[in-house]
Order: sequence, then structure tokens, then C-alpha cells
Amino acid sequence: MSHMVYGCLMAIDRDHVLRSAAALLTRKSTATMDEVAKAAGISRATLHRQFAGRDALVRALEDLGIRECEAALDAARLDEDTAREAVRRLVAEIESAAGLLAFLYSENQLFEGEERHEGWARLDARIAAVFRRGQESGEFRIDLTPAWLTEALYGLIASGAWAVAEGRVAANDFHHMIVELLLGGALRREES
Amino acid sequence: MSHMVYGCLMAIDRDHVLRSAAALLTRKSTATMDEVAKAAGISRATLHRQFAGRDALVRALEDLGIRECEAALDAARLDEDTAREAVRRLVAEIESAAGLLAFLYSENQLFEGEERHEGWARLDARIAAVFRRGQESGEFRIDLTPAWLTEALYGLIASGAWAVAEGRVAANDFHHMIVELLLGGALRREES
DNA sequence: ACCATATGAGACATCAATGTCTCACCCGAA
DNA sequence: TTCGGGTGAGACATTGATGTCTCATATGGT
Repeated sequence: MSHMVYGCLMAIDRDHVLRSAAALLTRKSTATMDEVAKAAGISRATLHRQFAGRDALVRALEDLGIRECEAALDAARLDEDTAREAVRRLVAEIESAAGLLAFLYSENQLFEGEERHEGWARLDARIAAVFRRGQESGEFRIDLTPAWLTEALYGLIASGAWAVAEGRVAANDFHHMIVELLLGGALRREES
Repeated sequence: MSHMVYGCLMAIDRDHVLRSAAALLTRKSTATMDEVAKAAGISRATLHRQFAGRDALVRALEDLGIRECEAALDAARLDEDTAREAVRRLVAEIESAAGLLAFLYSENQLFEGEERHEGWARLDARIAAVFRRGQESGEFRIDLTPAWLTEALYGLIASGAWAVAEGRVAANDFHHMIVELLLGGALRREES
């Protein structure tokens, strides 16, 4: 039964291709199937055998991004500790997926009429819930809606990823810059 | 001398076409030249007579966006008052260009190898200067670099524009959401 | 009324990316 | 060694957008 063996190898390959594509498309979102294939070290024919077309590839990347985000949310244990600590963990966990997320974030603007992947709604809800918890506990201000804070978090992650990619911000500062701006803002504080 | 008369009308037309294109491309960044022409109420031929091609159109939109931003910075009088008030005015003034800015922001990710329009550097410098002023006066915290705050401002404006466009945030809240998050962050404050 | 100019409509070639196909080749398993 | 499936390379048609062209028409100034 060589099928299972090959099936396994295919899965590895598929994942490798997916991550190469993510890395490339994060930098150049208009990359050709040719370029994607070359970046993954395979031929265009093989790429096409694994992903029916460009759409399928982007969909697969979307699935991957959503999976990684959900894994990050799981690892961040958003229900524990104070809300602010939960947000800190969230950003820390999601950092490795920031590039892919930035790509998908800009790509989502193109999903004009079509319906969005249901996974995004789930993620939005989970993230918004943390901000809502923080508001209800009195940690967070109530004049900024959870929906907006969620949106802003995505935006800051994308901005951060691009700023790092273009060398305007040091990669090491990514987490600090995002978390501190999101939680504390630009103004100095008297209290801790 | 009908040249001057026509020249003037052309300028009006050109501006109208430019703003229609901005409005359309903000919503659908992959819109066809056909769609752009239709949105402006002219034929593709005429559109082509005014802008040599898609590139030229996007370049013209970039020029327009930069001009509007510079006008907003001028109107915001960034050197006066406290830095935080200057930032408030900046966001207020730039709000009308937010959609166009969001489009250009995502479009800029495509300017892979090519050099960026020099205007952006000027804008970056002027905006970063406000944040730096705020840091030097003790208003703003010093662990968030002016470059990052500038980048984050762009990101939040784009996020805000998209969130409003998709109905996730009320248009009236645009200014408050961005300014308050950027300056104050999500945490509650004891002081004003 | 006359003329110049801008416009709209459409035909047409071009170009780039895509999707499909074939065929030779390699490499592991029997 | 032999066989079979996966692969790479390339040819090919297709598609969608683009850029260019022509010509009939409308419009505005003289």
C-alpha cells in the first residue's frame, strides 16, 4: 500500500509548499504561480497537481492562517488572568503568523462580493470576547467597542509585519510595539 | 483661444475622474479600467486619453493622496498646541482622505522593487516629527518610536476606513476610535 | 450655419497569467 | 531488473485586461 506512504509525503510537501507560498506572497502579494512554484522548489505542474489553481491556493492559505490563529488563541488561554495579560499572550502567540495574516488581511479586501470564510467570524468573536471581558472587569475603557479593538488589532499586526519587513521597525520590537500601543496608547502614564 | 477653455474643462474632468476612481478603487482595488471609466461616467477611450494607462492612473491617485495628506497636515498646524491636540487635528483633517489612503496603503505593498514616491517620505517625516515633539515635551512615552507611531497611524486609518466601509464601525466614530486608541490605548486611565 | 474638438462605441492586436496536456525521466518498491 | 507513480519541462489553448485604432456623433465657439 504505497498510497499511505505517498499520502504522507504529499502532506509534508503540501505543507512545505503552503509555507513557502505564504512567505513569498507576504512579500509580493501578486506573485505568479510560476514564482510560487519556484519559491517552493517545485515545478508549476506539480504545484497545480496539489492546488487546483490560484484560488485554491489562496483558500488553502486562508485555512492555514485561520488554523494558526486559532492555535494561537488556544495557546494564549484568553480566559485566564487579567484581560491585559491575555492580550499580551495573544500577540506573543500570534506573532509567528503575522506575515501570513498581513497577506490575508490585504487579500480579504479583494473578497468583494463573496462571503468571508466562516473561520474569521469565529476568530473575531473570540478576540472581541477578551476585550469585552476587559471592559466588564473595568480594566479596559468602554468607549472603544470590542469590534473596533479587534479590527485595530488586526490592523496593527499587519502594519507591524510590514514595518518589520521593510526595516522600519526592528523585528525584536514587534511584540512590544503592538501590545504597548494597543493597551496603553502613545500618551505617558503616571501609574504603572 | 479655445485651448485654455478646454484646458480648464479637462482639469475639472480629470479631477472628477480621479475622485470617482479613488472612491471605486477604495472599495474594489482590482477594478478594471472599464469599471473605473463607467464609475466616472465616461468611456474607456476618454479615460485612456486622460491617463496613459492603469499605472498612470494609480500614480495620479498617489499624487492626489499625497496632496490631500499634505493639505491635511498643513491644516492641522502640527507645530501648535500640545502634541496630542496636534494629533487630534491631524486625524480630523485626514479623515476625508482615509478611503483613498487605505487604498494606497495596500497598493504600496505591491510596489515591490520600485522606489516609493518621495512624497511619502516627506509625509512620514512630518508626522514622525509630531510624535517626536510629544516625546521631547514629555507628553508621549519614549519606548514607542516615532517611526512606529507613524506606521501605526497609517495602519489604524486604513483599518478604520475598512471597518467603516464594511459597517463594523459607525462612520461617526471614526475619529474618536482612532485618536483615542492611538493616544490613550485600550486600558482605562485614572487621570483624565 | 460651419468648423474644430472631444467624446463614445466598438473593433482589433497584444500580453501576461492561467489551466491543460503530453512526454521523458527518475526513483523507490517488488 | 522491472514496474509504476510522481515529477519536471515544455507546448498549447484560453481567458481577461490592456493599449491602440477608427469612425460616427455631439457639443461648443465662431
